[in-house]
Amino acid sequence: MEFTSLVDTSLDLSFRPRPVLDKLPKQEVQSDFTGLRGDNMGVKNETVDLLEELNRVSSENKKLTEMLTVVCENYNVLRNQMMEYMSTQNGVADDSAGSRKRKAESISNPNNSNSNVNINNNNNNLDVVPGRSSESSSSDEESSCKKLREEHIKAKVTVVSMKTDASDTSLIVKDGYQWRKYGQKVTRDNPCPRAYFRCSFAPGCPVKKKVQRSIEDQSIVVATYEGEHNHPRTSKPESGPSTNTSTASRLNVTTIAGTTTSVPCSTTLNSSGPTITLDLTAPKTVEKRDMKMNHSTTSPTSGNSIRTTTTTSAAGGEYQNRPEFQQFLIEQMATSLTKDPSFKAALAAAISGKILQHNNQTGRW
DNA sequence: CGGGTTTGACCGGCGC
DNA sequence: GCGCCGGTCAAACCCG
Repeated sequence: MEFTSLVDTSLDLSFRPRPVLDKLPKQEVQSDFTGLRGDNMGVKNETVDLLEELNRVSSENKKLTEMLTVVCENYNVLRNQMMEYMSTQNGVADDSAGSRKRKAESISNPNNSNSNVNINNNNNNLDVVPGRSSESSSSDEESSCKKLREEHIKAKVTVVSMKTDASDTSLIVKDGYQWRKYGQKVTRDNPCPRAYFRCSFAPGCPVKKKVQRSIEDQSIVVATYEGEHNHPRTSKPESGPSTNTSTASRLNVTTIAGTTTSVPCSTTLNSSGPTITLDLTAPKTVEKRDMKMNHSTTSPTSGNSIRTTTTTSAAGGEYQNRPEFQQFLIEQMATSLTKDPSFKAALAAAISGKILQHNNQTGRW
């Protein structure tokens, strides 16, 4: 499995102290100080204030550096744990006998033939869900693992229904991910065929999707998602196959055990592609202020903090507190932030600026 | 030619 | 045990 695809490291944080940049500001500061020194008390106080500010920024920079180190260490620890787990799993996954299904599993996912490994980007948890093991043995451990896996999948089932053109026979729901159709079936309770999709972007992504038109209203397409993506969205989501410009539609999100929640949304086309705008000003919604705060004060790659702040938000919304909805919001936020080059540039500039300041102040890295 | 789709066959769970 | 049914497989086909 390609680990780098799971962790977005495109933000270049590898600062290299450049001699020219390192020296120039120092000289400027020194000359400024010598020029200022001893002129009058006001200027002296200003100098003291500046020095205090520099010290404050330096300590802040030190904290940032420590945080960065901790993040890198955590990432390496997780990575090592995963490598270790997969190497042990590959050692016992060599029994290729058995049904067609098992054979196909080992072929389609050679690196992960016996387990579903799901790195959850949003909470930095490494979810290792034991998959189907050798069929010849049926120990309690295995059955419990199977149960756990089933529960794990069950807990992440999301049903999304959306209004589309009834004349459009394609069961394509453009949700920002890349899907590969692997089957179609006419079910007993619905004359409209049900299409089965599998996420094709990442080889180890366990997410599946079932798409079927509603029996009551054939203009409504119901998509059932199972599992969680272990990779970022490939493109911006659209609301449906027949959405063109500025068509207002209604996106319904349902959890497996919950009630259907209707999220008013409108789709627009801009230069970078269509986007879904959730109307969170409707009743029962999280205050916009909270959403903005969460958005602007949390790291784009750290869904953990976003999730926490959203969950602990005082707003009394119902579907906003649902993990699926939060997950959706988190993905939207993370995607929009990480794909924004200006945001990356600003963040990189801010961090590198502080480090340069720190270097100037201490003369060391 | 590689990747996606179609479609008939197969598998496993479940109810009777 | 048998049949039904949903889910999945995989060969054949299609398409860019």
